[in-house]
Amino acid sequence: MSNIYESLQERGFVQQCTNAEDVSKVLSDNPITYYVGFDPTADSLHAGSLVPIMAMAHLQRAGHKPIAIIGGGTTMIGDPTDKTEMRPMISVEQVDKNGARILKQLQRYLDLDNNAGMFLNNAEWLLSLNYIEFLRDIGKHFRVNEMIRAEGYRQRLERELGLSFLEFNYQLLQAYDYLCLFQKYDCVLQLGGDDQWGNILAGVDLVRRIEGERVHGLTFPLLTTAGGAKMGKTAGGAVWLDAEKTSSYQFYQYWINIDDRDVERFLAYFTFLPMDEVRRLGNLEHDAIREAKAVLAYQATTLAHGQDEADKAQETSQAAFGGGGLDLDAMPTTAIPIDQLNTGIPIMDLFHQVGLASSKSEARRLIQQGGAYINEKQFKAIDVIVDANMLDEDALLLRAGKKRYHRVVPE
RNA sequence: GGGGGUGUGCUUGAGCGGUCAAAAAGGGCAGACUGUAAAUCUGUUGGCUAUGCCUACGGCGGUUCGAAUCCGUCCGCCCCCA
Repeated sequence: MSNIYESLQERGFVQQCTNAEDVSKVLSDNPITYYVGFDPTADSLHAGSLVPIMAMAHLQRAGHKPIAIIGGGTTMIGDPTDKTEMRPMISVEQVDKNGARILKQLQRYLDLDNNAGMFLNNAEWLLSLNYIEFLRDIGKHFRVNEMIRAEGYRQRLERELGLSFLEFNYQLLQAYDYLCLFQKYDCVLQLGGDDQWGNILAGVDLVRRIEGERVHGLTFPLLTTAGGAKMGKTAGGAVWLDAEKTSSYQFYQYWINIDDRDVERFLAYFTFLPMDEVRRLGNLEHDAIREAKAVLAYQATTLAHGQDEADKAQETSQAAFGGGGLDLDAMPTTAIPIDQLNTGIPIMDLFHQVGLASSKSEARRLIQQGGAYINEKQFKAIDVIVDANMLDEDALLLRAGKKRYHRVVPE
């Protein structure tokens, strides 16, 4: 087996690491248990979370045992790290609900059946903590002057937003997580985004102070696209892993539409293709690079939604943009009562109603600027009334701009 | 506890009591170009029953013919002193 640490490094997963040699050795000697924390404030993970997920998957394939934890306890505080504002606090019930959905998503990438891997909620051990005991046993190991040197806290201290005592404790709790996982499950490696570096180190220190054992930490680079945007964000919002929030077709399209400059990096992060292949695809130029994007999109979609969905998304995409006509089935569709169509609907209302424009004013703008199409025919007049006569094969195909389609069927 | 600041549209950030739906930049959207990419150029960017009306400049109240702009008060945040 080739060295998994080097492999992670080659694929770009390693940003910082407590000690490269140690970590590399630990990972190649014996199977170990490692963990990553996920934020349960939303009911789905998004494309940005794929970096840790893929790293975990690589490690699991190499024989190590993952623990995914959600911060049910810590979320109730709000993480100040690298945020210009506090994360919202949410209720226990909400965390449980979100956690269940997140688990499902993780299971597409990881085996978390308690044998090969685990899924835990840190509320399990955090909620029952006794304040005095915690201060005495854990708090005494932390130096405030060290803590406030941490970048995340420092920013908050220097800027206008301030930092509540509550948030200031976040680092202790996360360090305590690591300690618990070490004690209970022999977990000796924590991974996380680079913004978590300080918190990870705090945990490493805490385990050393209390248990006298050396555990390890590793961070991933915080991905931004070549255009400078946050990974996994589009104009329409985040690219979610939940198919109900981001359809597999939209998911596929996200990867197709990435910047040329991101292709190689993303193939390394978000597929399991061997690096030779990744580099070959990354070196394609001009038109050919679309082939590489198609591979990326197909692979990433297969991982997130399964092969069937990936096949469908691919077909739809090729049909829509390859010139062969559109795959109507995969398109977002709105049903409109037939008598409403017989009466006729003002074009602005129609575009607004199906969600291609967020307000009627926006629909008006879209139309006036020539971005509105019905059945591939451009409409620039805002006073057009759309009625049943315009149905083409019993449907209307609306298009806003170049890429956003919506189908309307009578019912 | 005392003193001084500050709070503006998706974001940053200008704003004289009327000509402010509010400069500017970023972001978004549309058009041209193109490879479903990038860069560039152009237009546009609160809502609506639309040459007008409504809602907006931290909350509430007041002064005024008229307030984002003045006053009071409350809330949040920052700085200095204690």
